[in-house]
Amino acid sequence: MDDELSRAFAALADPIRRDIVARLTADDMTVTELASHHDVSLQAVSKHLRVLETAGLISRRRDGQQRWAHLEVDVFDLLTGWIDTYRRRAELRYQRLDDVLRRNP
Amino acid sequence: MDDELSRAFAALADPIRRDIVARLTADDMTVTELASHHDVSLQAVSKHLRVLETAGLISRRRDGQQRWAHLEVDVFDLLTGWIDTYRRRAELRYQRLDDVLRRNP
DNA sequence: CTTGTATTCAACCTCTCGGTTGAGTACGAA
DNA sequence: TTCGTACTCAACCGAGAGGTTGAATACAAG
Repeated sequence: MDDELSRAFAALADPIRRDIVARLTADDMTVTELASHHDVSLQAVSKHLRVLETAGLISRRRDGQQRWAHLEVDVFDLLTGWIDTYRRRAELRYQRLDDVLRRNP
Repeated sequence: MDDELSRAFAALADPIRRDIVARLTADDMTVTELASHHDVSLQAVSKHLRVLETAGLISRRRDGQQRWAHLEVDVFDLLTGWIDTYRRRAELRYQRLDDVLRRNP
């Protein structure tokens, strides 16, 4: 697990991280604010944010004492791109199968 | 990590499993055939297939000594559904921001 | 019945993940 | 400068992931 695709999928495999991503669609948020919604320590949330940042799903900016997390939606395209590619191939396969059956009933 | 969404994301976080999924878009395949393309033991591939099955990404059928793996594309919808929901929310947020800026230039 | 082939089960190992606590850093306010 | 707040770093822990090897199971073919 070292490429960006693997990191992105792995990042979203955790429910807390998915919840963080969901909240960041509404607004940029600080670590403390994000941590207030979860029953884990602030340090744990800080770790989750680092994972999301490494996966390219968020960027971070410092403003005084606070560190604001900002959602980066581009990685979403990477994921849907991969999924759609193979979904399309699978559908194409069934299409061909249907053709064969139609030709040889 | 216990819900179906988490299992699906986690399953696709591994490069070998993504490659297996990719190959299964072309045709159903046996364990031995899938293992022949990877530099890990047959048992390791067998484990990967179990993970994919638990995640709902494949189904399996026995035919004689062979166990055929078959791709189930429905879980793809679960993933793209989640992603698109939040991508849309994020875009909506920028839309509103643009409106505000346009109104208060 | 025996042998070979396809696959899984079981035990084990190592590394990573997600969590904790405690200390350190960076900044704002008084 | 001192104090409180926001956050990260570091060390540790338990559980699980992903790999291995060796034995067991299931079936086909002689």
